[in-house]
Formats: sequence, C-alpha cells, structure tokens
Amino acid sequence: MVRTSGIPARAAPAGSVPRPGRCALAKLPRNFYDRNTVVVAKELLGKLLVHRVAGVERIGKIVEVEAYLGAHDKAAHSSKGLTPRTRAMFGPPGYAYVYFIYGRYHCMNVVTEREGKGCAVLLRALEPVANLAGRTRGPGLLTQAMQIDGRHYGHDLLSDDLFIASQGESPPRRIARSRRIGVDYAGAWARRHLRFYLPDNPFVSRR
DNA sequence: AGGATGATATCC
DNA sequence: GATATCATCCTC
Repeated sequence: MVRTSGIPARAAPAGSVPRPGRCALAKLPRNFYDRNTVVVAKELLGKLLVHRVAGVERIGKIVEVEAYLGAHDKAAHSSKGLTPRTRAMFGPPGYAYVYFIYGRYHCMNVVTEREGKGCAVLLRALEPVANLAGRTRGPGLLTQAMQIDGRHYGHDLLSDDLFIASQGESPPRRIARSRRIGVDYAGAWARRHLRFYLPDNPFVSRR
C-alpha cells in the first residue's frame, strides 16, 4: 500500500491543469548519490526523508546536513579505515550508514560517491512534514522521531520503506554554511565549512 | 559546565 | 581485559 495523504498538496489555482507528478514523491535514483559529496549535501536540502513503518508514512524535509569527505577527512569515521562499523560508509552510494553515539542516540548518513571512498552526508535536522512526533532538530532527535535505528545500518535508500524523495520543489533560495558540529578534535578539518543548512528555517539545530 | 550511557577503537 | 573517546542532548 502506498500512502501519500500526509504530503501537503500545493493549492493549484482554480481551473489550472495540474502538471503530472508535481506533488508526487519522486525517489532519488542511485546516480544522485554517486556524485561529489558537497554537491549531494547541498542538493539534499529541501528533499524529503521518508520512512514507512507499520503502515505509517513518516516524512521530514531535510534542512541541515554535514559532508564527510572520505578516509583523508580526519573528522570522518572512515578515517579510521575499513572496520565492521565503517563497512557501510565504504560501500556503494545510496545506502544508509547509521551509527550509535554517546550511549544514547543514532545518527543517519547517506553514503555518497563510489564504493571504497568512505564518503557520506550526515542528516542533522528535519522540518516535520507528516507523522513526526517529537523534535527533529539535531541528528539524534531526527532519527528518534523518524524511528530510524541500528536496524537500518546499510539499508538501501532505493527501497520502498526508507528513501529520500524530491517533490518537484524548486532549489533553496539560499544555503548557509559553517564548521561541522562536534568535530573539534579533527584539526584543520574541523575548520572547513562542510555543514550546510537553510538559514531561515526554524528547525536548524543551531544558529 | 558536567552527566547520562554504551559501542568502538586502541591500547596493554 | 582495561580505558579513552565519542559526527548528542539535557539539566544545572
């Protein structure tokens, strides 16, 4: 069963002919993820994260992300090399890399670029769109509200129950950038502006 | 500023 | 086996 009733339909002017597919969820294809990580990170802003679980479709708009650029990026988990934990991050693009952090929270990344590179984009905040209970500002709260956890480690984002979609939205008017959060140990890599967010959106985790 | 809370990496 | 660290969040 496909439920799309939770998506706010854009009001069409009376008498206009709606363009086909304008409000439909268009799942992002594999080749969306198989590109430069910074490009993917920026283009993920405004897209919809969709999780269908137990007959409920939970949807949030991505408003904040961070790019992790591979094994040479000292802030990236993949800089530790290929381990059981980082296996998914070194895998092919378009899969979820979910990790458990600080004994309490899960964080979700999408793997980017070619298999073996260890690149990913961390999803840091969502604007609630459908069926999201609780807060979604911050990577740990985001997964909690979306009911995403360790079971989704390595999950294919071209599956029908967990994926990212475009709804024909226009690109964000402005994108702000800053240092990544919580990676001060990473030396020069900590200072690079690899966090991207929608500057006017109230669901961004920090100002 | 500091605590909760547990997996992971990196030592011995 | 022990310990230090951690891509967080909350309370004080």
